[in-house]
Amino acid sequence: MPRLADKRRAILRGALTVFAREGYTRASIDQIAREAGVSTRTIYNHVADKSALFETVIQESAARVAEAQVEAMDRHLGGAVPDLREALVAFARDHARPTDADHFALVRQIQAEVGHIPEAALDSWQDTGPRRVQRAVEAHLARFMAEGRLRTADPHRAARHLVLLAAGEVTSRSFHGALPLPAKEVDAIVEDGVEVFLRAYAP
Amino acid sequence: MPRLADKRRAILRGALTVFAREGYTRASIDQIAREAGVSTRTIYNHVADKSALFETVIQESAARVAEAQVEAMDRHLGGAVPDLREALVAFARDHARPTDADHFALVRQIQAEVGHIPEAALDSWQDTGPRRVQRAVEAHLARFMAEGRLRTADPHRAARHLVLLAAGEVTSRSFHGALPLPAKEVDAIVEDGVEVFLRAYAP
DNA sequence: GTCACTTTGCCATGCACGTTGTACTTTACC
DNA sequence: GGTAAAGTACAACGTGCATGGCAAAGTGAC
Repeated sequence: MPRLADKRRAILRGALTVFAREGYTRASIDQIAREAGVSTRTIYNHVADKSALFETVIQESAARVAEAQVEAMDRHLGGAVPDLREALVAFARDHARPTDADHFALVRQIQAEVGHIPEAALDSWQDTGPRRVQRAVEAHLARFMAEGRLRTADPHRAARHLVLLAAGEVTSRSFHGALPLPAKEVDAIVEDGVEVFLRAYAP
Repeated sequence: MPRLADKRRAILRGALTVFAREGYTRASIDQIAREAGVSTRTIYNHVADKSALFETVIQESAARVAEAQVEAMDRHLGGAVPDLREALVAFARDHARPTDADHFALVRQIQAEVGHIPEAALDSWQDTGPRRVQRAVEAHLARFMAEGRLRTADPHRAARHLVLLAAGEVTSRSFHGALPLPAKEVDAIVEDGVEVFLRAYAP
């Protein structure tokens, strides 16, 4: 097995955890090395410096999570959808209940660091992560509109509204999942959000 | 004039700016002192340490901004409201267009720091800031419901939905105002948000 | 088993920062 | 104008951190 790739994975996983928990500035290379089970010197054999490590981590984490989210979304909203409300609720529940706590903690760190991340890196992160997911939601809603199951409207705006209504309250109240809400409450929020979405976007 | 109170104000203002821009960890006392036009020693004559300074700053900033937001809200939604849609749009526009950039940058930093802020401080911040504003929106919507201008529903949930629809997209796309959106776009987002809210909550 | 490549441990350097003590200066008030 | 409170300049201490060098040890491929 290539040692190199193994170490790389370990480093990125460790860095994700530590950056997510501590934030960019507080996170130290020593801490990351410990978390990854690797020497600090090895980290510097793989990446140029701390900021390059951060950019790599956010990029790969965004790609991985966006992939999973789009896949779940296709499962819930793709193919035959007998009950639209039920499908939207299922999608929204998955979306509001982030499985990958580290990733979403990292998102908070990114949002706080906006002013210190190079524009290109930020843009590329948005493109592989949040915007990718947004485009996927949009495509599904456009299809529902074309099929006459939702009223015709700007699918871009509608996708934003759906995600905000379904996941926005959970995100803001739980600080992106840092202080988790009871499952019962999440379900209620999601159902009410979809309810409102459907009232507004019913054909 | 009491020098003491003057210096205190200068320190808190400078600390707000620096904490907002740099985040808690990266912000240094030297930087804050420079920004405030004060010696570092004076800072330590006013607060015990850096973390106490941070807690004081977030608390006072939350109080000040919440006060202004509630006041603007009362202006738009209180008293006689001939045109509900127009009033909601006016309110939402004020709400989505944060005047105090420092404060909202600080909010991002707080969200990233959740895991490092003592629970009591975080709770108290939420109570004087976001929850206070939420309760005020709620009260206005409850009144509209009682008057039959909105359908009867949980005002708490409705208030969340209104704020999310009106300001959520602006907040998330502009990173709480860090990368400002063109005014034209903000207006369009706000109008669409209110439109959806009214479709869902019309009597 | 040898070899090229990685990894590791350890040391070193230089810097930035939080925090404190001290001795001097400013300032509001009598 | 004198006095007590508050502010400032400056130096100092200890610590933690990013980063680099180097030689020794490990490891997969032949």
